[in-house]
Amino acid sequence: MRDKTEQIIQSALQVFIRKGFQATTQEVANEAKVAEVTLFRKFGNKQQLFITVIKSVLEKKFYAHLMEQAKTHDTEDFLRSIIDNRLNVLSKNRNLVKMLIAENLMGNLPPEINLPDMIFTSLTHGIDQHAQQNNLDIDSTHWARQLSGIFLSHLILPNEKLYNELSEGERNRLLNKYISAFLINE
Amino acid sequence: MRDKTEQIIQSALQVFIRKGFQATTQEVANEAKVAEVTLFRKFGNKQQLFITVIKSVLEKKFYAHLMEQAKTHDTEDFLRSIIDNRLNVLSKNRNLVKMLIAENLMGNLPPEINLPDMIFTSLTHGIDQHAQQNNLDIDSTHWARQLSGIFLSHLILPNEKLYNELSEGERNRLLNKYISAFLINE
Amino acid sequence: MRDKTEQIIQSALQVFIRKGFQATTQEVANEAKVAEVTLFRKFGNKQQLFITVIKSVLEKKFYAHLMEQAKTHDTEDFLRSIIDNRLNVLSKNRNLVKMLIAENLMGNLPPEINLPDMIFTSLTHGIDQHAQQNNLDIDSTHWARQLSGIFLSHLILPNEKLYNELSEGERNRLLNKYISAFLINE
Amino acid sequence: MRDKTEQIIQSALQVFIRKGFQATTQEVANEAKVAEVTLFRKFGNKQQLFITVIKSVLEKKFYAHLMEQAKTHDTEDFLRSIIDNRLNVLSKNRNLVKMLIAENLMGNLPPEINLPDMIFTSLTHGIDQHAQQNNLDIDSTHWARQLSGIFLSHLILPNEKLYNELSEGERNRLLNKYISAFLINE
DNA sequence: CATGAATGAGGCTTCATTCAT
DNA sequence: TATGAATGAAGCCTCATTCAT
Repeated sequence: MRDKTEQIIQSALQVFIRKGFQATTQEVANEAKVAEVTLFRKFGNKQQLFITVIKSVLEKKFYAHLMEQAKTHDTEDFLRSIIDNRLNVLSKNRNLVKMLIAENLMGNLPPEINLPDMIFTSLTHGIDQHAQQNNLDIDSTHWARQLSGIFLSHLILPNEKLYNELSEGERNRLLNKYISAFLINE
Repeated sequence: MRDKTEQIIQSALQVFIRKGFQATTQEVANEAKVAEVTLFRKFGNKQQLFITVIKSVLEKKFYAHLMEQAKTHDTEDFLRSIIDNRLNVLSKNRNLVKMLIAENLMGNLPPEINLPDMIFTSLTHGIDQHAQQNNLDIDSTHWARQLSGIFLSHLILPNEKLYNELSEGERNRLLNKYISAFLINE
Repeated sequence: MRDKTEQIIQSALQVFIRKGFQATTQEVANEAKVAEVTLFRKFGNKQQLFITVIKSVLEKKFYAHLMEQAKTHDTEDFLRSIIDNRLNVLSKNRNLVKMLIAENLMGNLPPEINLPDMIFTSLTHGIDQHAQQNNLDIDSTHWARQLSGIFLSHLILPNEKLYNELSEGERNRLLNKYISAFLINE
Repeated sequence: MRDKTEQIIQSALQVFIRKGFQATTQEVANEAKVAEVTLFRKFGNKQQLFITVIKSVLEKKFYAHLMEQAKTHDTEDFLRSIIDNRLNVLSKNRNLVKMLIAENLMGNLPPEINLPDMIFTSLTHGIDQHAQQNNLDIDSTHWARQLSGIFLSHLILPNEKLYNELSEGERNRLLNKYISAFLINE
């Protein structure tokens, strides 16, 4: 049954988000209401299960819409849109992202699911594309690092409010602060 | 013997840096060339050992010099000095810090060794102090987040070179970029 | 397989009878010719295993026939039958009972397998029932204590012969002595 | 220091009463405020310590006055005095006695501190002596068993009140019941 | 005499995984 | 396809005891 496989993936995701790769196959099996051994029949071993689950969710949640904003002509709008969008996505998937960064930091993940790298690389590409399309000379690497820094600080530092819980006013004020640091520089 | 205790702490530190809290007491014992049981006699349990080891290293490596720079009168110098100093310390203790951030992200650490919080808080205090002493109106929280973001990006993103491996020229160019984002804003 | 579970229970019983709750899970596993871990899969932990095993044997060996004798009309016959029956059962399960009393004395048992209490309570009930059915005024608590005392003395004091090894003549003489203490009193 | 040895014995007694022979040397050392190793220097090993401690307390609490009552001429008084005295001593040393019986039941004690045997034997001797002095024909073994049964039932069965907490009236009523069972028999 | 330091042996328990159906 | 049963390996921790001072 495709059904059962999908159900395992969903349940496993929840468990992995909560506990990372350390989560036990038993916990996953319980959450999925499936015999432990079924996981092994379907995914070979825990690592494969983990990778499958994470890849599947990364595709669904992160790859989509990645480069849409690059087309915007105004750089301020481009930045605003990219920061807002990424902070939204990240804060909505906060626990997943935290877990993935943690596992990455501990070197437990294969390169194919290196989230920080993915974020950084896709930012660099987006910025490059924007620069090219608008004939701008931008230090895309530095911008990407700065943006990533912003995103990471939202994920890792203590927060009063998550980004997606801010009012529109607060959100705009915050975005303005972030954006100005990029624009005046140039 | 203080000697053997110290030796355990040093060895445990190396093991914990490599493997995080997951490291086994056996690994620690092997590295320290000590019977496993000795760890328990001396530290009670694995968690206590971990906390003791981490606290000790945090005190030695991070608390020192924390507020020195606040006294600087020129804000640019203040920022330069604080960024340079923190990036240096962090990149020299890269693996330790990565591990601590990872464990923190997974919620495995007690508040007493919450490194991201410590970094953020001490930055905020330092900036506040600088602002007060020089009669400046600074959004210290925002600055602290921006600075933390810079530090985190250096720790987490893929790097060509570590900060402490940069030439003086590269280092200065980098610092200038970072600093300008703060100054022009105000 | 119900088979293996039953086999574990039987082996565990033998080991627990010999060593009490102190018996190690390893000993049980060896006796049952099963991997140690199997015990935990099946019973959760040592305590649960112990309780399960003991409950099962108590049900099989002690609860049966408990109140049969109460129906007897003649009080002497009632006493004779109850003493004979209980001494038989107890002396046949001597080591089990001794172990349970020992663990109970040390406060190591949950109330559900408190053997002394069970014996005393069921005696009291049986006597009450006999008294009621035959319209007698009996101090059932005192009788139950006296009977329990007899049983305990057989279990705990040094014995030349176990009750179940006595000849019929010896057994009758003994029973007569015990019974007369109850009857003449009233 | 005799002092420290005595202090260890006293503390060890408390711990052993609470936990039996299972009590750890660490617990004993803590209670005695002495280094664990001191126990071994003084007593060789845990078993020796245990035996020493128990022998010492048995001498102090049980051997004294054992045969005093045998001299009484009236058998009823003799029984009353012996039952009252033993129940008093036993209920005052309830936990110690329970522990000793428990360890005895589990076969953990050397014959020299077999408490049930000691009680039974001394009762038999006392009764024999009383019979001899008063020219009576008593089945001393049976009496001793009956008496022991009474004592054991007080130690092991659930109790509303300990013997030493009974009012004088209650105590007398109880003693009368017990005694009559012996006298009318003959 | 007393102790701080250290340990080998062993206990309970959990984990990912295989076997047999 | 799915699972109930079983397990080897390993983890944390405790125990009685010895060593060296």
